[in-house]
Amino acid sequence: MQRKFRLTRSEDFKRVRRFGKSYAHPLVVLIAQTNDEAQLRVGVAAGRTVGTAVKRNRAKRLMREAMRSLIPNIAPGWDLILIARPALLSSTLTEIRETLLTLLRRAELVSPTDAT
RNA sequence: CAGGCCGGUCAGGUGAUCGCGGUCCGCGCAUAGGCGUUGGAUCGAGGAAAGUCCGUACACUGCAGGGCGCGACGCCGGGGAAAUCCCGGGAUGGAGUGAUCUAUCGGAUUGGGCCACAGAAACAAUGCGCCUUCAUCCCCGACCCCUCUCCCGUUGGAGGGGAAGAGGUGAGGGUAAGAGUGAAAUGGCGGUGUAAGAGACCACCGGCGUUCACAGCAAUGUGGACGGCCAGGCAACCCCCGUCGAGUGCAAGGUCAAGCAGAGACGAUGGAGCGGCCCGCUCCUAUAAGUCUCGGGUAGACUGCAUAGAUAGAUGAUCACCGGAGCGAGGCGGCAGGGAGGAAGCUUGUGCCGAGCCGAAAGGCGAAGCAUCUGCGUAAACCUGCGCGCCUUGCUUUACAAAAUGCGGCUUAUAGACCGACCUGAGGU
RNA sequence: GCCCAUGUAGCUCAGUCGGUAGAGCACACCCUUGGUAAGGGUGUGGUCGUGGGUUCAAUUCCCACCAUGGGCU
Repeated sequence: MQRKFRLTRSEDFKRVRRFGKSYAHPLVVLIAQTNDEAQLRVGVAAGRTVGTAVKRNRAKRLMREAMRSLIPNIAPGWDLILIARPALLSSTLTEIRETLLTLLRRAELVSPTDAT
């Protein structure tokens, strides 16, 4: 996932988590909030409950890899945060991609007819 | 072969496709710096990157020098910038059959404190006991006498009296042998000695101090001589001695610097003076908007920062093949036992036969062969077993864990594999 | 990343110049009441976070590890 699609600044994280709307799932939690730019930005996070540093890094990599192929189908102008949950580590990449797609449809960021 | 122990090394591999971060080059847009690249090259996690327990570089702050206080360390030699570091050695213990592993390391008679319970007493001694002197007495007791009781006597029971004294009580003295308590009790054992005892004295042993010789760079070890007879434990309690140590930490610090606030200059205007008036000039007070300058400095950016070098934090995903480990199945081989009371082969004796040789003759010698006997003794088919090797195949499994200033250590976590030295056990030769 | 603090009964906490750990609430039983609550009494309940070490003896002293909480930012 290229760096221009990343959400990097700490203030942006605070803003999205404070005002955004969240969608929960056993594997990941999605938080979405509109921004002032015509760009989609995604941030990933894995808390201490996921595990050690190795497990947290792997969780974030899996979420970024799953998100990479979905980016072209998502409407621009949104800031998203993906938060990992412990069950994510025992899932395959395909399952995570399906989960993210489900969450994005619930948030109405991707049209239901788009199939990947 | 199995298990162990010590030292060292490694920490799955290859390929394809899709992707991530840095640097350099090219290109495009901008055009000093920057942004973007379906372009190319190259680099891109660990032995512990972890815990943050030590030390250090580096940075800022403080500091003439010294002292107090606080903290760390403490056998010897070497390495090292230093270290709660490493290597080797020493002493005293502990674990293991063993290879080997492991703990501790200045000072405790001469500063203070503590040693619960128990015990006379916890470092100081006479409560018990032992010995002895004096006084006193029947409270206790041996012994004697009397009375009552019982069944005649012996005996027994109760009461009273006497009593030398070795008994009781009291006072004084000597004594650390003894029991008992405890984690720990004044060195052990034997003898001499004594009223009873005692290193009071003696021999041996242990320990302490002084000293000599030898070995070793040293810690220390071995042996001898002399001395006084004996000194409890705790310094991971305070303390004493010696050595060393400023504080804070890269979120340190440095550079640039929006905004906001501050200071200064210019500044329309007001007042005063010069002047007849205007312009103009000078001075003073206050000051709106605005412009400019200044130092400090927040957000932020850059740097600090590295032949990985990020700043929501880069090494991944999918597929295929090949590996490693464990368990199971099959095949081939190897080894062991049976086969083997031993084929073959070699060998000893005897008999038969007998080429040939010697001799005048009688006769003698005699290779090979056959039969039988004695001894030595190898293999195969086949059967059985195997904690052995290789191959094929199925299932399972393939660790602990990821840099954020660098470096030297320590500690902790870790599937397994390989190399070398050694130990123990079992089997075979 | 750096710097601190705390782990003791089911819960909240005491206890330390080393000597076998307690309080309140809770729980069980008894008394009290016609019954309940309150009150009173008795009792149960502890590897003192884990593992080593010093010591005759460790919750306490020393070392390592684990967990939880907080501060700087």
